[in-house]
Amino acid sequence: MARPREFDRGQVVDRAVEVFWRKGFEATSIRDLVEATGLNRGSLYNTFGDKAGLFEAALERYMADAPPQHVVAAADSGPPRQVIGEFFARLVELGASDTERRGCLMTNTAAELAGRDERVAAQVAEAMQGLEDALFRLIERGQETGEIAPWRDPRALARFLVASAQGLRITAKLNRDRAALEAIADIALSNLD
Amino acid sequence: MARPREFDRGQVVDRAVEVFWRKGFEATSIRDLVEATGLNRGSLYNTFGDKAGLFEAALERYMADAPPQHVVAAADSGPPRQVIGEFFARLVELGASDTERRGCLMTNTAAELAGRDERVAAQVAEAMQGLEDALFRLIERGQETGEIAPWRDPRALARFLVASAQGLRITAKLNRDRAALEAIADIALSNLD
DNA sequence: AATATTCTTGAACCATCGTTCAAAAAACGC
DNA sequence: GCGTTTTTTGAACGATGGTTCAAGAATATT
Repeated sequence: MARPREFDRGQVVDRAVEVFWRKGFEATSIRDLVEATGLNRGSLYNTFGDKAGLFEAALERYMADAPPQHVVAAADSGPPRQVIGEFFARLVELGASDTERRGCLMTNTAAELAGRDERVAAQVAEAMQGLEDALFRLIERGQETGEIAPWRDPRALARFLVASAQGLRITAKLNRDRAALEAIADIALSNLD
Repeated sequence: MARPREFDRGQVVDRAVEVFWRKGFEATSIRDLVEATGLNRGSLYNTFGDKAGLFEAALERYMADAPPQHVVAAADSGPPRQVIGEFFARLVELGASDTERRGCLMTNTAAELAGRDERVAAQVAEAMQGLEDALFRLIERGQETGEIAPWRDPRALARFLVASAQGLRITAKLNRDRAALEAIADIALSNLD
């Protein structure tokens, strides 16, 4: 019926994630994306519409595998305190080993585009809300079993942890010292006790 | 001896801060800066060298008046607990009233440029270090007088508060709800007790 | 084998990017 | 008022921005 496409869409989006993650949206040019993906300009536009469309796909792809995803997946089944602890341990690890100082694409995007692109802002906000809700359920469950201190408002605590996660990611862009990041994570987590 | 310049450098930098704060570095064009400052392109380049030079000046100007500055100023004299509390109250207020979702220019810059511009990264890192050091001294003093819980490592606590401040600013870009921001600030501050 | 459909290709589009420069204009010392 | 010095001005620079499009290539159906 028609000529088949010669590339794998998933692979192309993965390559685009790499570039956007390293350079941000505005600093990434179509030329960068053409070089990174191996696709011709026309094919890129044919597939994703425009630069913003490819960015949305890349952001979606990034978020599908980012650390918060594990928290969301374990929200109703995993051991609350452990899931949350491992989440922060992962953030520390990512920050400490991030030699390119890419940080987190979600956090970077919130900083760069939330004020000027409502679509993208909503996309990131939704993911953050998902993380918050997952943490909320974990905290509620943890409070029932006594793993987590019962005197805090679980919603407030969940919001605090989301903010702490973002703070940790931003901090890591300026200072990759593992001990410093661990100290921050430890204090954030201590509010569960 | 020579023709006098017709503009006030400080005013020009103030206008540049406005633009960079709203749009970020990459999304701001020389044309934007020319329109905002009223200066001719040539005069801009004559005065600041290039776009990066003007940005550095703008960032410096922004940081000189930003909330951390008050913390630094009160590091050795102000009432520790109150100074820290007012710092976070100010961040909540700024976030809740930030209808344009500009966020914090320092935090935005860390996210956008820390990975690609070492000069700017160092500029922001130095300011953050200054805030951390000021918080450190406030915590030490607070621990001596009993205002602040003595069992925490003051350096770790200072780092945690810096990260919390950044997390609060990023969070506010996605959700301006005052109660939510206050809840986050309250939990962060509760680690002083 | 012809046709319809889709993908690939690469040139080309205009706009804008950041930057430069030569000439005009404005002050001062002489 | 002449010469020196610096700023202002506006045009111009080449490069690159994101985007479009017509033509060729590759498949499945007929």
